[in-house]
Amino acid sequence: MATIYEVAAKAGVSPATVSRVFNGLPVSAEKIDLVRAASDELRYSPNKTAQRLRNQTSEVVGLLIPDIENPFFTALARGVEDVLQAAGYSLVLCNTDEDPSKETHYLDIANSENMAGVILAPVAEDGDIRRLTDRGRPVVAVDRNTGLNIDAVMVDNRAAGIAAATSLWDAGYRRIACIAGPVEIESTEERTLGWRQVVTKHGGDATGYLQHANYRVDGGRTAMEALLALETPPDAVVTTNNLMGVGAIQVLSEAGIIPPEIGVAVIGDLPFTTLSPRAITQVHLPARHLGTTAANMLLERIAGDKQPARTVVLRADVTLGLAPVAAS
Amino acid sequence: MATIYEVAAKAGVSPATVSRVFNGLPVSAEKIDLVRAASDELRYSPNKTAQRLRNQTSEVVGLLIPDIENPFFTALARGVEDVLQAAGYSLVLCNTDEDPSKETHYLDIANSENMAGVILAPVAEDGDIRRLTDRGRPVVAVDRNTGLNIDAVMVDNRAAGIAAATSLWDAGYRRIACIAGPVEIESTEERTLGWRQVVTKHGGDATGYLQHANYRVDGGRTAMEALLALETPPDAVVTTNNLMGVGAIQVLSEAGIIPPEIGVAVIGDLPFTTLSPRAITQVHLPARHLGTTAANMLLERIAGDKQPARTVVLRADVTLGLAPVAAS
DNA sequence: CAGCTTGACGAAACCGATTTCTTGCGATCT
DNA sequence: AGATCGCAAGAAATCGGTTTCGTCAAGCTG
Repeated sequence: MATIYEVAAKAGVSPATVSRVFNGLPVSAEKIDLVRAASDELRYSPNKTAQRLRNQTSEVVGLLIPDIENPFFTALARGVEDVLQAAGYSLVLCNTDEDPSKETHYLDIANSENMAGVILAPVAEDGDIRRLTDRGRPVVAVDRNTGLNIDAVMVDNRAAGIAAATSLWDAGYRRIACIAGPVEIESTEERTLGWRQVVTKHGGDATGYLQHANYRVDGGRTAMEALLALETPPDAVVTTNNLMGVGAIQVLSEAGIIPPEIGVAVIGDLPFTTLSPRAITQVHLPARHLGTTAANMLLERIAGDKQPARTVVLRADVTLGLAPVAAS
Repeated sequence: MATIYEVAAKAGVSPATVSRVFNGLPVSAEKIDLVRAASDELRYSPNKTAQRLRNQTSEVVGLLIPDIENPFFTALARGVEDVLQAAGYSLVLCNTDEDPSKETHYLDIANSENMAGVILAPVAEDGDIRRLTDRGRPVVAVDRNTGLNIDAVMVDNRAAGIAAATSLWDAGYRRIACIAGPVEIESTEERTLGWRQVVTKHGGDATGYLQHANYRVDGGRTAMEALLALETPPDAVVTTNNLMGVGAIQVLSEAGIIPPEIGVAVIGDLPFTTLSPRAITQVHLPARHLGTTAANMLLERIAGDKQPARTVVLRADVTLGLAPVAAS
């Protein structure tokens, strides 16, 4: 890799002039040509690390997501990437694996790597986000809230929970269970509250029908198995994310129970949808849109926008299960 | 962020000594304590950018994959990540979107960011990989080959194609079609050759039953629709990747054709498997293992291993569709 | 005890860019 | 014509680490 000094030597100018040429600062046409010729010949491109050290910033944005194998988060990542790429930024994707220590680790990296900003779906309550914001680095929370006063893009989780449970109630199901994620995650709690609200409003009984599980397929499986083993099993179930929904449906289909024999409503998009039984309600979460919105907000902040922190709430969008059948 | 100079001043030593403490070079116990105390108090952590500029390397590895929304690649990414994380490296994930220009862009970044190495599933033939290897940066190809003489971790794609087609032939299907990916991608071509080899060996006719499509769900849909529209539609189909398999199955199920009425063999794992019909053959690709193997090879190279380039070939592993039924 | 080795540690160079400061030259003003 | 202004462009400082080099004192040898 050629350096700016080699280019300067070959062009017969000072490094400062080369730098000015590359940054569009005023230089005589004659020297511009010399520099252009020399740098082309040497295939020079500025060393980003040196630029970053000098400028104290870089055109790199970090995205921290809790599960890279969850299509919800990869769709979100796509949204982020599309916006950033168009704006000339690079995205580095970090998988926190729902592990607060990994989250801290990657936030440290974002910090010492002088990333321009960070978008994260937080695992820990406040994490070490402060380290970044204290240095003036913008951080946008996405999908999950933080305790801090920073920009956030969320889904109306309560409404999503309500929609899921309501669709089942309206279809005639009366013993509606809920498979929820880890209690620490606020989004799943809100969805659970939505479910509970619907059930109790109608005088139903929620106790005993709430299962907490990890947010992955195996969590959904375990929880569904537990529900089926109850004395009076539920006649319907809401899962608060997509992967647990997959797990639940797997268990049901293995047990030979096919919706609408049991009601199923999933908050989130079932991956690769039409592979699944039709009679399932999906509360579609705007994953990609979440990503594009967050990325745009981050870019505004990077550009110097100083307005107070905003929280944007996107609404989910329900697809009713086809042919729901009344159950007692 | 505190700098090494501030720590040095507070501890009453020189910056060099602080650096030595942090790098485990010999320093008297007394000064070590002073430095430790000072750096704890200032919450000092070394600036990675400065380290990188000075050391001309970083503990960051780039992983370039063509489609972040394909579970095959995210599983591969998990494998890479697990190994790297354990070795103290950070992973940055870049989505090339099957676009050679994006690939070039990210390779440039890897270069000017002084990444320790790169693992990539190449899109372009040789890309600009040379820029990295010329500087002594190790590059490992994964899943797809390059024209270059570098380490590679591949799947035995020919065998996978043969296994997929054979399972259908053995189940009694005789008009076996193939939905293949873009011709430029070597892995899909090899799989296609495997399919063709089986069909022609048995005196079958492959012409007219080969569809090329993009490597995503919609490609699989389009190709399957085209096959169904033929005068004599096939009675079975092989898809050379997972997502096209999903697309094909979607079209079939929408048309009311459920395997084993038609034979289906997918090379790759159907995501979230048990949501799909049972009578489908899957040729399981060792995605995660591909990732761990590639990461380990890369780490060896980073550590200075100079042996000639190796190519590791992993075998796929077949799950026959349940209850295949003979068709004419 | 002189002479030599050894080891801790500070001063300064270095990585490769950007930016401030300074210089020098030609054009404009009075 | 002499003073002033403007502008291109070089010298040098800077970002924050690491590493070489040199110094100096303590320990060892003969």
